[in-house]
Parts: sequence; structure tokens; C-alpha cells
Amino acid sequence: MIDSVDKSILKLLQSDAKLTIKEIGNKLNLSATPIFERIKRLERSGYITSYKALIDRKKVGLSLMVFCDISLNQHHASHIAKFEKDIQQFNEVIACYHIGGSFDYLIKVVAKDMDEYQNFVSKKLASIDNIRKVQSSFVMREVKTPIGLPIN
Amino acid sequence: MIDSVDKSILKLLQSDAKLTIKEIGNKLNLSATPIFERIKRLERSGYITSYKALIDRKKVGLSLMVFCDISLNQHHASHIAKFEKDIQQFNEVIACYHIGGSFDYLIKVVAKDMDEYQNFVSKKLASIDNIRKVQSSFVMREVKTPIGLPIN
DNA sequence: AGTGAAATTGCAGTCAC
DNA sequence: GTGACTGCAATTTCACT
Repeated sequence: MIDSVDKSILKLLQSDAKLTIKEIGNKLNLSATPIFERIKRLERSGYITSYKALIDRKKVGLSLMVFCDISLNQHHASHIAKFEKDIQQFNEVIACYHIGGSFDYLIKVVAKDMDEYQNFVSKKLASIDNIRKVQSSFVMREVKTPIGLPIN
Repeated sequence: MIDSVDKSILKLLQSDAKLTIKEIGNKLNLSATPIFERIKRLERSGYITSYKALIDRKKVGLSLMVFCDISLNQHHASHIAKFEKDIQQFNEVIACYHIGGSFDYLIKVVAKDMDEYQNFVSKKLASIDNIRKVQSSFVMREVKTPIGLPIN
């Protein structure tokens, strides 16, 4: 289990992974060693899964982001597995969630422009049989860009 | 503009921000200084927006993740602005997108359990007037967890 | 301008207490 | 938990192409 100091460390690191151990120690009124060991423990025990640089999507030319709701025809385990395997191979798909409700999957897709997106839908997505229905929602604006998880 | 070496650096750093400059240099057959300069340039010019530690959602007790499609009653600029201001104040909301299609917004919500989620919907979300309809899709499984952007 | 080599600073990681 | 110590990476300077 983790205590409040650990939680503070998680909050700080998920907002800025470049904080040095010293800086974190200053903020939490602790010396470097305990901070260092706590971070290592949080990494080993899987609370911190990875460190990543965030890239500006539009800067790298991916001006389009789209959420697609997808429903399948067949829901047997083998069909599910095949769909998930297929969908992951497309690099335009940057996230895929199996959801409950009126649709089966929600996927997050990025593309350079509408042509590329059209190509993804009509060539790649359409090549997967078992898809019954696709509903695209284009992102017009990111009101709140993913900051991280709320940690109490 | 960025060249193929810059793109390789972006790809490496978005998969693992802890890579040292030396390691990157080895992978790309370059010495430390040019890698260092390029990274600084990518940071200054906004290609790299930040560095973050990724936290395991379930480890920190947030077992529920839900996507909510929301449609509004009023679409005048002032109503839009108010909704966006209100929705951002809830820390359960970890992302919010203004979308086109049958709904107006897609929000990503996390909660400890169903009680907390119910409380969010019935107390917090319901306190915003101007909401016409909310449709929740519970995430049952993350098939492809956000890896980063496809960089060519 | 961009590269590689050398020198310096400061942090990561270890140890004694 | 604190404080001192070591090694190495990050960062700066410089010569070269």
C-alpha cells in the first residue's frame, strides 16, 4: 500500500517527469534518499508504468483526430479476438477500448488529413469483416487534454 | 521543419522518456551533442510538449473508466463556454473533446467504483444545466492502451 | 550549421549512520 | 529517515568539416 507521500510523488511525476529527486524532496520537505527509494518502489510495484514524452499532434502533421464507435456482427470469443488483433495492427489507431452499451468498441484514430482518414475507413477498417456499424465523431477541439489521473 | 533523425528521436522519447542521450545516440549512430541539441530544439519549438510519468489506473484504485457522450440544449457561444468551464472543474473528468456528429462532447471519466461514478453523474454532472442528454459507455477492457502518435 | 571530442557541473544511486 | 561519497550523464565549450 502507498501513503500520502507516495501519492504526492505520483502527482508530481505525472505532471512533470523531469523533476529531479532534489526538487521533489524540497517540495515535500524530505531529503533525496527517501524520495529516490520511494520512486524506485513505485516503479517496481507497478504504480508507475512508464515515462513518456508527449508529442504535439498537430506539429507532427496529424491534424485529424476521430473517435469511432464500432459494433460487431458476431460476438463469439474467436471473432472478438480476431477483431482486436486486426484493429491493433493499424497505426492510425492509437487507442482501443472494449466498451459496454450500444456499441462494442471505441477506437481513437489520428490521421494527416481527410484523405488519409477516408483511406483508413474505406480500405483498412472495411477490410475487417464482422463490423456491423461504424460511427465517427470528429474531434473539433480538445477542451481538456489528458492531464493524468486524479490522485487523492 | 524536422528531418528523419528528429522523427526517430521523437519516436524513441515518446516510448521511453528515460532513454539517455547516449543511448539514443547509439541507436541512431550519432554522438551525444547533436542528439542533445536536437532534443532541446524539439522542446523549444513545441514538438515535445512535456514529459510525464504514466500511472497504473487500477493500482491507484480507479477501477472504473467511462466515456460519456453529452449533447447540449443551447449552442450559443456563451453556453458553450460555460459548459466547458464547468466540466473542467471536476477532477473525475480526465479528458474532454468537443466533437462533431450526433453528440457535442465526449468526456473521459474515472472513478473508484460505481457509487462514486453515480455520484458524479447525479450530483456533479446533473448540476450543469444545459445538458440535454448523456450516454455512458463503460470501459470493460483496454484493448490498445494509448502508446503515442504514429510518426513516419 | 552541424558534428565530434574534451572538460565541467550536477544529479542518480549507494553507503554509513 | 539524514548526510557524505562515487560514478556517470547532462550540459557547456571548443575545434573541425
